[in-house]
Amino acid sequence: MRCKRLHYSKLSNLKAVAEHSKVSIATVSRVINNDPKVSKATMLKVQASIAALEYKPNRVAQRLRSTSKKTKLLGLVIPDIQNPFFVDVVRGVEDYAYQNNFAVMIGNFGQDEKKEKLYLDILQSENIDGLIVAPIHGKDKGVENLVKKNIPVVCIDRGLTDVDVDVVKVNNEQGAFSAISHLLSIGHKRIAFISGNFKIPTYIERLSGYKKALSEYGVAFDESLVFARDTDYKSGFEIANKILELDNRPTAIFSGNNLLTLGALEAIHAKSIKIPEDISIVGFDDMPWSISLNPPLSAVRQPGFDMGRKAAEMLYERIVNPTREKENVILKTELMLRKSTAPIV
Amino acid sequence: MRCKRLHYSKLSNLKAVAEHSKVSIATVSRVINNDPKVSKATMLKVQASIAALEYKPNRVAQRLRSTSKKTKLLGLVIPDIQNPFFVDVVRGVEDYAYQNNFAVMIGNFGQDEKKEKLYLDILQSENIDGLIVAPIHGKDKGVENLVKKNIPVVCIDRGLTDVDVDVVKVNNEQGAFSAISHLLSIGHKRIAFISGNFKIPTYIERLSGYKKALSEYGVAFDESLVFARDTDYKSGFEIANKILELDNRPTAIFSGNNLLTLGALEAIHAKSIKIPEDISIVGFDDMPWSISLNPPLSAVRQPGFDMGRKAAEMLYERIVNPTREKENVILKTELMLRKSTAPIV
DNA sequence: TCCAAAAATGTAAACGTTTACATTTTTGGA
DNA sequence: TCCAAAAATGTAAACGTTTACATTTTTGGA
Repeated sequence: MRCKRLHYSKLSNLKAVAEHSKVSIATVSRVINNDPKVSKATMLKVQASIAALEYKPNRVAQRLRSTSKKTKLLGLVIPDIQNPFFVDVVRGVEDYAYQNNFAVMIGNFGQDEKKEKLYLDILQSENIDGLIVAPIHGKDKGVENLVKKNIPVVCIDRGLTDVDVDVVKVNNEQGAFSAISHLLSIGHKRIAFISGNFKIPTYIERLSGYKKALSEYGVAFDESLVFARDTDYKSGFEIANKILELDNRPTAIFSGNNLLTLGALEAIHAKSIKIPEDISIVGFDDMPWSISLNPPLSAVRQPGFDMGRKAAEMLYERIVNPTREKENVILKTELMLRKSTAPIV
Repeated sequence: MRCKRLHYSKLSNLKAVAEHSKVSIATVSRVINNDPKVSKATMLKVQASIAALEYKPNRVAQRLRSTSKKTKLLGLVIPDIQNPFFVDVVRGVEDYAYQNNFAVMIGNFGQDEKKEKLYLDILQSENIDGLIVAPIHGKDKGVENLVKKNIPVVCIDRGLTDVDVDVVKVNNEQGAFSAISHLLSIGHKRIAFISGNFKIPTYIERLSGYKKALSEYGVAFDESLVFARDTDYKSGFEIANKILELDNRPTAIFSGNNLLTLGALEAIHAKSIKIPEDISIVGFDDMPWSISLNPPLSAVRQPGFDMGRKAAEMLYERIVNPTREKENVILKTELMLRKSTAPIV
């Protein structure tokens, strides 16, 4: 501890630089902020001192003091960093943000509501300029509060039911509809749905697309074919195992996200069940390596990168103009047909 | 802008709570910090005000003011969030950190040295309690400086050459050696190595293991079989394409990381070349879905989660005791033999 | 009931910046 | 050379906390 204090007290600050270059701290501050009022000679002198003392402005103090947005920092709070879809989103956000001189700090709440609140609190009190978040559910009070406080927020992947907020998402109903329609069109009637938790709006919408396709094809909805638990690899694995042991085994599986798909694939392979001969599978979310899976996976592609980029752009617009109308951007999905589905004969 | 100001000025602070409950700000501060000196009655009164005003302490101010470590925040700076290995590391770090009431803010520098510096700067001036980082190369000045300033730092995946620092990594030489030895033992002689950039110490070590195995088996090292570029999917794809078009095509590929492997797989599949009949492949880094790849992938497994956990633990120890000896933890790899390698006949 | 000690509360300075306003220095026309 | 205006610099307060020290209130034994 003593060591620490010793160190921190040595960390150079405005005052040290001011003394070193024999000017006031105000002048040093001006140099740091490129204030045109400071004379060239002084500027050079101060810059030399800054270099000599290896001075770096304390961003904490800057943020506490200043109202201006010079210390550009975005927060990004995501439900599951293991999910490649959210990784794509992160990349998209970073792509736009970095181009506009924002840094992005990421908090991963791992589907844990308490963690989500924690990161929301931290980022808020860090005085970030804005936040991109996938709310844990539609009535997420934490995110609601931020919106109500007029902190710039953009929701991604899912919106909020009780509050008007910027959202970038995908047409989930349409995406699920296209996948299920495809399966139905090639003769499947018993299609299991491995879903995430229905607290998450995304999965409600995907279920609705699933039902809509069934009814369009005149197939009765069978509740016992819908399985909802967590959204991770393990759930996919376990639920798939359960499905595969069903008496009247479904001929096809529709899995609700990347991780569920990957888990289901492992379960199927472990039992040496053949895809697509013995069972067909379509996943929500495509992956760069879908083509390298066994067999190449048919999937509903979400443009994760674009969603992230768009969200960052909208956040930027809101930061610049906090009163502009809330926007609701709904991107399209694309059904990537590969080798994991086959007709029923 | 005006809207923003309006809002912030309304954000409740210590003073507002103090006025509301008719005590001094010091007392409110004590309540927040669970100071046992405050009387029960006052405590309840103040807590009621806090609830009524929805007051949340401003962490920026807290961090600026306090020397104590009550506001626990760790930084985690990683080279590539797309790489599932680093995702595992993140999860391990979060696992330990969260158990110990630390939050983790992640910065992803995407192999870009400037971005890495930016995140290092931000996190440092955020007064984080400690930092876990995979330095971009062995002479990373940014990380060196933090270490020299006695800011608690733990390096992951790679160390620093010029400075004594806590490190958690894997025995890369051994890992590569085991993979190449296996390939040699089943008759392969022309083994291509798709590596990452040799500025990254990890890849130098992996190359060294590659060479060592060759020499042990009396096979001459052929420099033209070593390809080093970036560490992403695209590089893997492009380099694999080049390899597959070589006149005297190698019989096996050793790919240096997850993403390179996945990219190479796509290239191989796109050309309809059969694994392992036509070409064998072993990747560095295992993935949860390796078994679901076509064919199930043989890989050198790194314990990413454990590395992250261990790093967080070491960081914690260093925060608590800044003068303790620097530690160098080297974890073992494990060769997971599946179906992507076959003997030469 | 009184009063010393303990408990509770308050005051004010400090963390490292930015910035409104005040003061000093420089500039350049007469 | 002088002096008003412009340019450069400085002073001091403020951001929202924590905390050392001072002050006030409560407690309980005689």
